[in-house]
Amino acid sequence: MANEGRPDVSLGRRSPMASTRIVVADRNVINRVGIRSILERNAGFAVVAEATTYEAVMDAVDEHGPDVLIIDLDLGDDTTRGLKICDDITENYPSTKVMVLANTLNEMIVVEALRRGVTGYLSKDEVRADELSKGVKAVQDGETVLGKGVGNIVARGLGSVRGQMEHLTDRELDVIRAVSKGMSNKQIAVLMYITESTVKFHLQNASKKLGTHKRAELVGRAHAAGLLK
Amino acid sequence: MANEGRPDVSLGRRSPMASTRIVVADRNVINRVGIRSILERNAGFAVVAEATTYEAVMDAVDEHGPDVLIIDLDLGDDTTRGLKICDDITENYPSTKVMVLANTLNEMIVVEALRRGVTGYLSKDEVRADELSKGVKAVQDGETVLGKGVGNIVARGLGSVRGQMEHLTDRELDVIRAVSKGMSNKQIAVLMYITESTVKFHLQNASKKLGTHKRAELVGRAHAAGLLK
DNA sequence: TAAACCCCTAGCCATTTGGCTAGGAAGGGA
DNA sequence: TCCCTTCCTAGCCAAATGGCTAGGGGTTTA
Repeated sequence: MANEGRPDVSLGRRSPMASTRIVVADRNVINRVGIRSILERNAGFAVVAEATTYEAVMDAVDEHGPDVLIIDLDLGDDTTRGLKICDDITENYPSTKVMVLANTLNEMIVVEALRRGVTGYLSKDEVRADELSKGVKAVQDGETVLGKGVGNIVARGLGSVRGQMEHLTDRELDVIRAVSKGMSNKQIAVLMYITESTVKFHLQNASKKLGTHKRAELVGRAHAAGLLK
Repeated sequence: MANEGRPDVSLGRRSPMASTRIVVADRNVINRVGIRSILERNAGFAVVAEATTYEAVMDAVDEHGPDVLIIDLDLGDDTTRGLKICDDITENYPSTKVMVLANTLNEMIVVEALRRGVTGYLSKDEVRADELSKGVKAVQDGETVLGKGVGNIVARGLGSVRGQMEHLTDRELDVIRAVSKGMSNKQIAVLMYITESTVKFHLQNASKKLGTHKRAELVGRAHAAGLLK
């Protein structure tokens, strides 16, 4: 029951003593402990910090300057913030590679993440323990690692998704959330202290961004994209 | 970074040498390793088997007769099978307590699981490491453990959900799925080889069952309920 | 300072809904 | 057999939506 490929220690691709310094970001303790345990079976890995919020991720990266950041983009209500973090890291901390460990594979998110310089993308549900370790190693060495299923998504996504996710504004999201609760434009207007016209305006804009033509589809898409917590 | 309440070993509620035998069922390695690591920090716990499929769960329980089964009901495409397993276990292996560790809290699933004799229900995203250990211990001792949020759901659910989720029919689900893709009644009619009237009929029925009044709300609800895969 | 966004508002019009009433037909149990 | 459920169809009408065009004001940024 407990076999796993023994710790194949340092293969010397870096100086034998140097270990890969890793920051793990996931809101979920179980995942953090699991990732840490899997990686630290190998002598070459050291998880130097854990983070559970978007702020904490930035702090940890800034403080520890890790070789690899393993992150679940979904640390809060708004996955978009996870994407922003990818931007920040690849921009300001080029020596830190980013590997996304996602719960669910969402076309839009995958493509956007890769566009922002993420070099690893694995699905929690599909990854095996050894794949995770190897993946982290590979990412650190500058390779791009895409898990099962991720590849296909990329192939499909690169063309079509292009302008699809151009970031919904706060108000647009607010409106969509209200819509998903069944509110009419009039009700939403009252709720948000704006006119019905404005509600329609936001909806039209959001629809164009997501390429939808009906509010039902809008909430379907938003939900599938993880925008509706 | 590594403090966690030291192993408070056997408190003597059972004979000091006896450890709590646990089976962990989760499709996800990271979770399995995480759960195991967290629990085995305490001397009183032993994870005797892991399972990744519905069949494997039954086999493991049958073979090891564990004190506690920790399970994520969502081991495949069909969460319903997870519920059936709860039935089986509580029925045929009464000495094995079942603790559900869910990714997402879904009203229907929570209520159904509890109705089938599950005595522990925690959310992966919200549980803390010590809560998990304590929870398992408590469940083993016959207590009922409900995590954050679960309690509220139960409170709401027991009354209202009662007849709310009276099972959507196949056709109703088909229609809802189409709606969530933005199709109009007319389009759906063509797609399903029925008239527009019938489409509206199914929608009306589904709406009554879910207590919604707009198709956007319908897909919102269906999505939140995990009906739209 | 202009360009680029975001937010707000107005009105028009064809379509699509939501909600209702009122049927018919087929299959599974009690 | 009768009852219950699911599935199918029809028509009506008020209300809501989608898709436009055409504005104004505010902030940030190049």
